[in-house]
Amino acid sequence: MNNSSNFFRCSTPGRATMHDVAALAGVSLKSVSRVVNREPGVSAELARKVGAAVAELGYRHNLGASNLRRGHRTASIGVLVQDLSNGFCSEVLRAIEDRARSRAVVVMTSSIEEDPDREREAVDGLVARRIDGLILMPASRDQAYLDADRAAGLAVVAVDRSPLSTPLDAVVADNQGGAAEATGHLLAHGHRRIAFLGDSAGISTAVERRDGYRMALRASGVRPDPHLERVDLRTRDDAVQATRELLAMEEPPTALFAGRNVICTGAVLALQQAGLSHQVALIGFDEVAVGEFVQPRITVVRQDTHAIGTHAIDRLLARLDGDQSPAAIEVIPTALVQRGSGEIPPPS
Amino acid sequence: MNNSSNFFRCSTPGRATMHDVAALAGVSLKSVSRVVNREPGVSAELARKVGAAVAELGYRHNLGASNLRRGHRTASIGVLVQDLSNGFCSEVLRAIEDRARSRAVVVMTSSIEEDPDREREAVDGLVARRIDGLILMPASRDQAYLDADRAAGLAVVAVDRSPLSTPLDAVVADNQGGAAEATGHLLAHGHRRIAFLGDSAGISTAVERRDGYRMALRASGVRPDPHLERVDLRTRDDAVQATRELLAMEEPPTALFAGRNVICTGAVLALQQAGLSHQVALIGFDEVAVGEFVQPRITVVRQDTHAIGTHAIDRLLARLDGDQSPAAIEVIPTALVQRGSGEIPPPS
DNA sequence: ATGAAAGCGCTAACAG
DNA sequence: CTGTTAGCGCTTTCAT
Repeated sequence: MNNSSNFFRCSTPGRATMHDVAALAGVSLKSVSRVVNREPGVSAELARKVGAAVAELGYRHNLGASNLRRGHRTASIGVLVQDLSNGFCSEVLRAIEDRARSRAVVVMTSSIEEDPDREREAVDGLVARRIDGLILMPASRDQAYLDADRAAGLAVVAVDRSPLSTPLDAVVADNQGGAAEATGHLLAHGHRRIAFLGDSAGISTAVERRDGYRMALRASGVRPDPHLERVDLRTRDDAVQATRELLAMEEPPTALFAGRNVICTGAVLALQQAGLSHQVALIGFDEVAVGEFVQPRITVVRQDTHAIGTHAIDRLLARLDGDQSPAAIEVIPTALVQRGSGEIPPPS
Repeated sequence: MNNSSNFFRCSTPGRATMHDVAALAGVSLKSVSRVVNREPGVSAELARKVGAAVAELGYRHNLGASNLRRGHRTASIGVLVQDLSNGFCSEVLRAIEDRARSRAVVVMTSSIEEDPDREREAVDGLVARRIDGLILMPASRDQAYLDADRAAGLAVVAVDRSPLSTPLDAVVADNQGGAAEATGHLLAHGHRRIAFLGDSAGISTAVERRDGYRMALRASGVRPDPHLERVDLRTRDDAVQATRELLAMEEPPTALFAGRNVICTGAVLALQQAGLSHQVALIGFDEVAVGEFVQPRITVVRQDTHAIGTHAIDRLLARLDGDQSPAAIEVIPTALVQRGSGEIPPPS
């Protein structure tokens, strides 16, 4: 009726169950459960016997089975980012993960690459595995497709990009403020022809950064020039090309504001190739890996990836702990890090 | 007896089950199971009814419950790396993840930071969740602790570092060969005083790279000088400091070989600060993020992170598909990428 | 082609 | 302090 009493189970593939442990220790199933779950009120003797049997059989608790009966929490969350190999994403993930570990929560992760279909497929896979919560760097324009799962108890927090239609908790950088500060910094150094290099207009961060750029220009009485705005730059090479084109204009910009790390590295390359690194000012958004090493060093609007990740999971855990407050967008301040490239004056 | 027939379940927290779907569709539980799992031999009419009920209730298949009865595969794997925010690790993970997604396998991940205890804790958490396989960048000296779980069916592949005691599949870069090639390259350019900067001697890659370095020196009749070997460099600042000390020697090295990306960036910084970037040759191990941007550009021994990750998960999936061949260590070739810093000649 | 019953490994609710 | 019983959500026999 039950193959568990197999004496040769150590050589059998498959795992020992609580049943096996109970049999070997000569106690009841429930007692094993108590010991394994460290429930109070177990005699030392019983704990010892069970412990010995657990060790002998190499018993491993099966959380999946346990969750089936218990509170339906799996102590696992999903984290969907655009591209794990991008420094910004991996730093945010790292911060999330550190906090998750301290709560014994495991993190399932996937890169979704600006692809809404991949986002939904990933969500499906994670929900089928009954993650308790989801931290999402959305590729989708609209996260209403999550409503049913949220109603069923799934906690969701957006990071980096603000959700569009549905009210959803979110943790984002101060994109507009940071962009305005960078642009203002260039203006203060005397620049008037400042170019903006950004990614897809479908991405909220790109729009917010461009808005901040325009706002700062207007605040200084400079009329935004559409010819100086290059958007939809998806790769470093796109940025290299766009920068070249800007530099080749009749009246080229005297300063560049790059709205993303990948774009900034492209701008650096193009400036180096044109021999203009010391002539044209440059400020990047995101900490750029190369920022400290090139000459001039790169001035950046630093996003606090650690704070973004940490606040996102804290918000998620708070929801899982029962927080019922209305959904809110938390804005993490940015910091302008002056290193040289952003302080180059315009040609006199 | 069963609360599932609640008509207001859409407003109730908690999820619809197959039972609920069956009730709403007016069919049996098993029929729902058939439709959900796309089993053959279901009438179109039945499929339609079930589909409608699934949509109405927002039913989500519960893989955890499903796995309990079924083949005990969870279609999930664990990936434990040293530090997710390190470019090498995140690129390897990215490659793993891409392949995993194409097999509908989810990836649980954690950083273990050279800490064997954290490694074991992470493994415990993952095994409790019944991952099918584990890809591990070991912090532990010895992976024998995995033997019981491997016997119980857990597939394990080491990456980056070769396992020590236990026979385990592994995918590693050609550390010794790459280091020998780099050192040989410096020797060919006339260097005789070549320093080695490495990390912990407890890490197999560090040892192999140093061995390759020494081997190449000896092959050219140069006796390795212990004063030129600096090891146990754990951070970038450690590397900055060590490089400074080397440069301050009475007879300083004319070339540096940095055994890891973090160490290489430290060496770059120290050389820049000393104003010696164009005087002292430098080769790094790992693709260094800054390599293309600094002057001179950095010559590196490139590890093929994509190949390492892809081969690792392919090996894992092969094991899960029943491959019984003996454990093997797969060595991924490295490539010397000449960019300038490694071609600086010694002072004449 | 569809359904009823048993049970996966575990825990909650009750006994003793 | 320890054990028994039922059942989590699903899939597997085995009927019909």
